Amino acid sequence: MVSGMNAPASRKGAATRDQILDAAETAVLAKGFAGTSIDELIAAVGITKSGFFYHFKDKGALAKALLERYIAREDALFDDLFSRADELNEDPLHGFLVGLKMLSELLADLPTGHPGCLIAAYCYQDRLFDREVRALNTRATLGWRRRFRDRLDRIAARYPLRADVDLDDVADMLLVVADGGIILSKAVGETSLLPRQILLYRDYLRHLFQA
Amino acid sequence: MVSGMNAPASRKGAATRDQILDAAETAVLAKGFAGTSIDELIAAVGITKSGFFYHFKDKGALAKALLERYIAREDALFDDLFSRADELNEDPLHGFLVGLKMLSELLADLPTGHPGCLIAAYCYQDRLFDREVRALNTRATLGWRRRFRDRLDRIAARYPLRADVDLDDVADMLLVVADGGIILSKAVGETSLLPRQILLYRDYLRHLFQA
DNA sequence: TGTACATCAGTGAACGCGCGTTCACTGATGTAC
DNA sequence: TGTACATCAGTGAACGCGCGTTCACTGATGTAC
Repeated sequence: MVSGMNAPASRKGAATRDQILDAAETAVLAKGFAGTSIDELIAAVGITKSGFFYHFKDKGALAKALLERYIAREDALFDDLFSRADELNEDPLHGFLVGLKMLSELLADLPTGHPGCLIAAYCYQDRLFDREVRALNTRATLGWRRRFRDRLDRIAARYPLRADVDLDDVADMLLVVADGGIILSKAVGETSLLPRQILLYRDYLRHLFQA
Repeated sequence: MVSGMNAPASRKGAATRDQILDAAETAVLAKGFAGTSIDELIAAVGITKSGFFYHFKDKGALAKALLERYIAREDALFDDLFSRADELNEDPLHGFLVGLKMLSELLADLPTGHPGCLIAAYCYQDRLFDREVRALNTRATLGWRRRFRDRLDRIAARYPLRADVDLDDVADMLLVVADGGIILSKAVGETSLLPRQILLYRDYLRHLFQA
């Protein structure tokens, strides 16, 4: 056992494991973690209960794996989206604005709306999880703050800030608007609400740095 | 049985009922609805399980009562806050800005941070509830949109809008920022994050209507 | 190329506990006459 | 003012089902010699 070796088993089992995680993510976002039973997951995947426990030592291990995969995917999405936007634009402000536009369009293209943010779901049931999972949640969120804060710093080096605001707060606001937008989209049943909120944030950002 | 008669029993039972709801609200916001057991609620209140079922015909009735009480309280809070702000200011823009400042300060004064929004919690486990509860959630959210939209209309009658934005979206954005701010506050463990986000929204609003 | 062994990816049956719910009953308080 | 009855606010015991977890076992694939 190589220390730090955390990757899933290499062969066919990895596909089954991912199917379990797929079923779990959908279920957890719709019914909460405690409301999601192992029975329903194995029924969806088509294995037995012992098969589940081959992949995860207990339900807590599922919770952790689920969050890890979600964070990695979200990181990859942001990497991809904003690096593509940067290629099109060497000005940091325009690059960010283009990235936000692309994000909004990407969200608008989801036919049934955004399925939900696991970070948010976990925050609203965090007493169900151990320190490790909660720490993962915090670390990921702070990582995203830093990611956007760095962009804002690069913008602020070229453009004057037109209001007395903290750039960490402005960085946080993108996640705030995304998470809040997901909730309101679900609450009123309008899938277009979330992408439009992202565009409002984009408009505010333009105002903050331009005349 | 008077039709439409939905009020809690009038005497001592009402206090017990409220204690159950208090315990339930705290637990549901920390562990989700499925993760909250009737056993833990009755232990917190100090009654037997049959006592619980005297007040609620089943767990679903608890979910509904919980949400109804939450919505009524939130409505009352908004009524109180913004009518006080209006009294201090006859200009609709300044009245709204003062109300937002008061809201931010009220949130900043919560020693352990905002306990969480039941609407958001329910959205993230809505398959646990029946149509009725989901409809309640939608109706309340649309009511708040209309409430703030009306204010924005009154402001827009006096001040020019400085960007091409939909006022329903701007109204939604307050709830979006509040719900998202609650989540990020929880995720990073900074109670001051939420009130600061409200002030960012306030800043954006000022920008939208003023030079 | 064949054989021995190890690992992978599960199966099948059983477990006990906690969960939501039901039912018959009860003491205290309120109301009608 | 006293009595009969109704309602309020519960108690106590039992229920069955579903839940997460364990354990001994297994066939298929991979690796060493």
